[in-house]
This record gives sequence, C-alpha cells and structure tokens, in this order.
Amino acid sequence: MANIFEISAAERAYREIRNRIISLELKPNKAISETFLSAELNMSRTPVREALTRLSGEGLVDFRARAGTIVSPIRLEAVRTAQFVREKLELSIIQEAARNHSSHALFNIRQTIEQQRFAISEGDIALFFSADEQMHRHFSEMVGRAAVWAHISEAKKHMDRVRRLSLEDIDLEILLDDHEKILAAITDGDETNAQAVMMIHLRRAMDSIDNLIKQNNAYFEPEKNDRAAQAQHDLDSANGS
Amino acid sequence: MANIFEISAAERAYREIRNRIISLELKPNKAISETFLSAELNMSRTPVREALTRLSGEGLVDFRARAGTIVSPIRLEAVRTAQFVREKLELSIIQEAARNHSSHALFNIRQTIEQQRFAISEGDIALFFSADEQMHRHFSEMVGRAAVWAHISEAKKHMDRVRRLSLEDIDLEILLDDHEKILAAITDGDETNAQAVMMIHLRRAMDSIDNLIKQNNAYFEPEKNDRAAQAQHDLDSANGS
DNA sequence: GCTTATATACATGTATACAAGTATACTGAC
DNA sequence: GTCAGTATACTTGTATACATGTATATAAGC
Repeated sequence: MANIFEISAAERAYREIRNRIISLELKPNKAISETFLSAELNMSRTPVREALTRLSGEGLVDFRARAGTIVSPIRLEAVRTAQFVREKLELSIIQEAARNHSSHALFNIRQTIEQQRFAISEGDIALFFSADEQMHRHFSEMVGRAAVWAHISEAKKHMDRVRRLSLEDIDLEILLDDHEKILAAITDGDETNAQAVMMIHLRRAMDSIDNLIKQNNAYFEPEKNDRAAQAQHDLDSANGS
Repeated sequence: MANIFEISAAERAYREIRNRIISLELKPNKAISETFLSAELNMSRTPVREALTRLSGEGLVDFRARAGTIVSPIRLEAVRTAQFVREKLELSIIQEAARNHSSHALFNIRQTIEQQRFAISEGDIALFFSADEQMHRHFSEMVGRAAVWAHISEAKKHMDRVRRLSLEDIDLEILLDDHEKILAAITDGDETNAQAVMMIHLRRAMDSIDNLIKQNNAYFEPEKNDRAAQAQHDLDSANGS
C-alpha cells in the first residue's frame, strides 16, 4: 500500500505557485514561464502546466496562447463580487450564530481572539491573520455550515491580494476590537448588532482600496468604462496623496 | 495573426466533458479513462488530462492515483452549500431589484417569461430552462451585479445534477407561476414579497430530493454520520414509495 | 468452497520530443 | 533617426514514451 500522504509533483506545484500568487511574491501581470517554474521547482513542465491549468480556472493566471503566461492582474470586478459574496454569506452565518450559539463554540472563538491579542503583542502579523481566519471559520462551523466557510474562503482569493497590499495601512487593534464586539453581540444573542458590527468589519478591508489602486496601478486590470465601474467610481471623491 | 476564435483541444475537451457530466450523460461514479476519452474526442491524452484537471478542481471528477478517474458522485454537502449560497445571494439581488428597477430591465424579464410560456406550450424543456437561466441572470444585471450571477451559476453546478434528476417530477407551470409573481412583486417595488416568493421558488428544486436520493442512490456519495447529516435527515419523515 | 499469493492488464503521473505561433532584436533601406 | 521586413529565440500546445502503482483475474493450497 502506498503512502497516501505522499503528494504528487503537480499538487506541490499547485500549492506552491498559488501561495506565491496570493502572497504577492509573484506580482500581478508578471510573466511566468513553465520552463522557468519547472526548473525552480525541480520537476518537468507537465506537473507545472497542470498546476497552471488549475490556477487558470480559478482566474489567478492568464494563458496567452503561445505567447506566455502571466499572473492575473487584480480585477476590480472580481474583488467587488468577492466582497459582495462574503458579506451576504457571512452576515447570514453570524445572524444564525447569534440566534443559536453554544457555549462550547463561544469558548473556541474566545481562544482565537486571545491568540490574536498575543499575535499583536508579538508583532506577528501572520499569526494574527491565521487566527483571524480560524475565528471566521468557527462562526460557520458553529451553525453547521463548515462548507460555507470553505466557499467563502475560496471566493476571497482575489480580495486577499488587495488585503495583502493594504497590510501596512491596517491597524490590527481595530480589527481585534471588532472581533470582541462581534463575539459580545453573539453571546448576547443580539443578531442585529452582530450583523451591523460584522458588516463594518468586513468593509474595512475595502476602505483604502482607492489609494491602493493609485499606488499599485500596475497590479490592477485597467477598468472598462461601463456603468458598474462608474458607480464604483462615484464612491471615490477627494483623495489626498 | 491567428484566429482568436480557434479554441484549443484542451478547451474543447473541457467543455465537452463538463457538459456530459452536468447533463448526466456521464453518470456520477462512472469510471472514465483518459485513454478512452482521448480516443473518443480524437486527441491525445494531454489535452484530455488538462480538462480533467480543471474539472477535478471544480469537484466534478475525482482522480484516484494510478487507479482510475471517476465522475464525482453527487455530494449532498456540496448541494446543500450551493443551495445556501444561491439563496442568500439571489435574495439579496431580488431585494435590490425590487427597490431599484428600471422599466427597460422589466421588459427584458417579461420577454423571457413569454419565452418560457412558449416553451411549455411546445413542450420544449431545454428552451424553458435556458429562458429561466436568462431571467435569473437579468435580475443580477438589473442591479449592476452581472458577475454575481456568474458566481451563482458556477456554484450551482452540483445542484444542477440534482435538478436534472428531478426533471420529470417538476411541473413547469408552477415555476412559471412563481416567475410571474416575482416579476409582479418587483414591479410593485414590494421587496418583502419578492424575497418570499423567490425563496419558495428556489427551494422547489430541493423538495423532492429525498425521493431522488432513494431512487438514484448509486449517484450519491454515502453520507457520513455527522451532526449536519443527522440534522438533514431529521427533515425526512414519512416517505411513501 | 474459501482464502491467499501471484501474474497480468490497465490507469495515472511524469518526462520529453516536437509543432507552431509570438515577440523581439536586428538588419537594411531611406 | 525612423520604419519595414526578417531572423531568431522563446513560449505554449500536443503527442508520445516510460515509470509506477492499482485492481482484477487466475492459480495454488487447504
């Protein structure tokens, strides 16, 4: 019997390349050649290509037939949609959680919040975000919707690159404070308040997006001048620096 | 300059195999070999494998390393999640549509409803569902969220196989009547009613799922005995035939 | 008949060869 | 210097060869 923990080269390539894209180690619009990656990952083109194919399906890389492959630029439309999806789903989850919470689940969430506090004191941003993700997942699990979190997490990938860009602008204390308020509202069974705070919380990531676009214009896909883009633009206004 | 309308063999394979899976022409759990498919599609294993890789990422085929590849069984957890996602997103869309509708959009929707009526009179089920999809897409486009419909449509794929199974049980007249009511509610700007009717409408597909499972048990993934499965099961009860 | 061991056919996983298009550097004309 | 045309290096797309593991049929032993 084979070792079922052994993963294929294709799987390794997929995870590795995906991580590099999400973490912005591979910059949007950057050309990536299969030959180069296969040398770097020490495998042939075939598994690399398999990884790129999957990533192309996810919209994280773009094939340009026989001309080259690039890391997909951040598409504002995709970001906007991911934000919409996340809001609607997670607000439903949190509402349900407020209505129907178990003390066991609340304890788990409290624990992740303590981890976040520790992470801030240590200045460990990676740990903070890891605990943050875990907390959001707990909300879904709490109401028997673990798979919905998996769906949200998947939808989030384009937003994640934006968030990564904004890492320096974000005050972790504020996020932690949001989390405390959400937990309190759930504990109180106050679904309206829980949703209100969660909404504010989820939108923080998008607060500085206009500045991010200006400062990292090369990473974004040029916007088409359609109605939606216009509506989005209307939200802009006076922007210093 | 090459013809940009020329699609690659891999793309052809992807669309073809995907269609066959969604339409149940390729049955869930059926073994599909790359060699066989490549012969059938008149191409080598490479593009077929590329297609299967993408489909695997979507959860529509399962690779079993060196043992074979099968069409993924219908996973109830995936169906349940798709239903949840669709409900939450589409209810938000329809609420917004009721608040903020244009007569131009309403006209388009009216047209698709007339198409559906025609389809019923002709007994053309395919046409009916095509017009149905178009109508739902119009709702999203109407509120500047075309991409959200794309997301829903993507999430729907597992549900679609269930719906296909239930084709015979569904009374198209009832669906058409739902649509009329939804359109009326939007036209009236009655967002509460629009949501209520839409909710009922979206849940119809799941009405007969217990019977479908019993009648097509071989197509479904065996359910684990976790809490969620139990909760789902609690909804079952007396079931004849 | 039943279990266990073994051989064999077959499937995927990976590497590599080759085909064919794209972008770019270069050359030459003006 | 500028532009057009061409050669060339490079990239992806596809086919195929080979390595390696799986499942099944067969045979042996009891």
